[in-house]
Amino acid sequence: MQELFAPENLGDQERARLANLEALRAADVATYPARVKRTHTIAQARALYEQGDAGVEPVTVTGRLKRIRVMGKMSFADLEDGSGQIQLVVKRDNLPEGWYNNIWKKLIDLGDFIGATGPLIATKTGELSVDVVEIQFLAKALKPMPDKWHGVKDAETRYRRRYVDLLANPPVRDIFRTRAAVLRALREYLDGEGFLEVETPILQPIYGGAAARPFVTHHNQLHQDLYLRISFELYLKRLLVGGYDRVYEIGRDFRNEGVSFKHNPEFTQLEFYEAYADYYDVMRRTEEMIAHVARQVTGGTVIEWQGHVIDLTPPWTRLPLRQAILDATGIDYEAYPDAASLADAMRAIGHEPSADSNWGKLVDSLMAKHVEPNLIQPTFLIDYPRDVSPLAKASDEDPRQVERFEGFMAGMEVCNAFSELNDPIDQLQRFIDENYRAAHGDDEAHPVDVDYIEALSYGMPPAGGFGMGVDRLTMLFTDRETIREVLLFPHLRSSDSKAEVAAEAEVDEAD
RNA sequence: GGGUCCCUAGCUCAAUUGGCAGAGCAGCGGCCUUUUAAGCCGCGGGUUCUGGGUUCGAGUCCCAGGGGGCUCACCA
Repeated sequence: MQELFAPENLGDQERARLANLEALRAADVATYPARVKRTHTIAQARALYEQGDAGVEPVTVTGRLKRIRVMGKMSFADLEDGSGQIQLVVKRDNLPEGWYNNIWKKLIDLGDFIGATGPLIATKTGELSVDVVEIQFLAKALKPMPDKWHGVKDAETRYRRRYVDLLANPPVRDIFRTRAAVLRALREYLDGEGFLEVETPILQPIYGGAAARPFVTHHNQLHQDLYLRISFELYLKRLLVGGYDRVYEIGRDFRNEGVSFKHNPEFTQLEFYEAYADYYDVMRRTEEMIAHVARQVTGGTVIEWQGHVIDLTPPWTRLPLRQAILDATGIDYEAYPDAASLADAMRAIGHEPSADSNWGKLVDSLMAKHVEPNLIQPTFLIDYPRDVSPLAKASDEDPRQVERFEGFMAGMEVCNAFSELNDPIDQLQRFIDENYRAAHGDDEAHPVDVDYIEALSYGMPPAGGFGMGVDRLTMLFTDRETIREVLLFPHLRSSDSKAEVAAEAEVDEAD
């Protein structure tokens, strides 16, 4: 590792930058000073000029040097900080003796962080500029910057080294500002409705609340295997038992499954639970909450996504799942009450269902293939089969169905909610059914959570519960078609298998 | 995991039928005191993802591996 900066391991441009750094040090110029004497952010300097207060006294602005145009005895340069960009005018005769020719023109590199001091002026073409009289180095950049015009396009570089993406492709920074605005608006809405934000364990002895395979980890001192949570559900409902009427959590879920344009192994989830509400109440709240987010983030409730105009204005379409699948495929799944007959019906329309699929999975695959991709406008699919919903309360009218809905938009499932099952005896039976599935090869089936049953036994008020993928919602508001674009550091495979092997060897030695 | 496409200079991209690996930006040297991707002259820069193979000759063809994109499967 010490050889990382050895000349033989550097490219020519990196060697040149390192030589410039050494020359600056030899000239006693500080290259990584601890303090900065900034007087104005670039935005503040611009505001100052617009107020007509420019020229009175010099300002010191700081930032990364993005472009340099040397015209001879004067230069123009563009400096960027987090608030914006400003042009620097650098004249030989305004800098200390020797600085222009020996330091500015020789030792400064694109990408360096510098401070520039001088009065604010407008150039002949009217561009607001700092008329520089003094320059200080703040941090030398030892790597060459990406193309100033094209930026960096390679997806792998963009995701693996997101900092390069962010510094070279300014619009990418807006994605994560929007993401923060989405999160802020969600909290704002829920806080305003009297929900309490809570935090529950990520390391769980028994995972649950969703049909997914977990990541497993281990606590050394306790000699205990633990699971990274696949949902917050069972803990949040314990809080309803405890007496909070409205709770929510925003945090990370982990699911040990494949990656795709809408799946990352860890993703951000919002869940809320509301006592004395049912799934229709939750539907209304969902529309209201997402419309609120839309107004906060975009100023309205109609957005554009990948060429589609999507109208988020409540109310949204409500469509029974059974009807949606019937319309799309001609299959009424209630007419095929077991996996074998449903699979036959699916084969008749060209499906090749895998042999180990249970009935619920078959219904879901019909929905995922024929219904979901066409739900561009916000739509609630409602009333799901009991078999695929072990935590949802059965419908009073039809015990084969549960009071559940999923919200779709942009061809993606965005949220999932139901009237929560609060009958401990029924819940235990559902767990036992799930356990049977697990024993018969369904590795996503729910484990039995006896402690949760015990919690329900103390009495949980009737409640509506809700879960939403915040990343997918962010895709919608940032007009992105893959989840990787809205995650700062999406999961990628290790790029260097040799490095990985070396790291494993070190861990082995440490044990 | 399957299919498929891609990986060439720091970045963005070329390279005809298998025949001397190139351009723009960036870098280096020079000119230039009002530019906006500044301009002009000159120069250097490559493990063509890795390892094998075929061939007189491989960026190009074949095999294996790595990584990425898309897609299918998986994913309530």
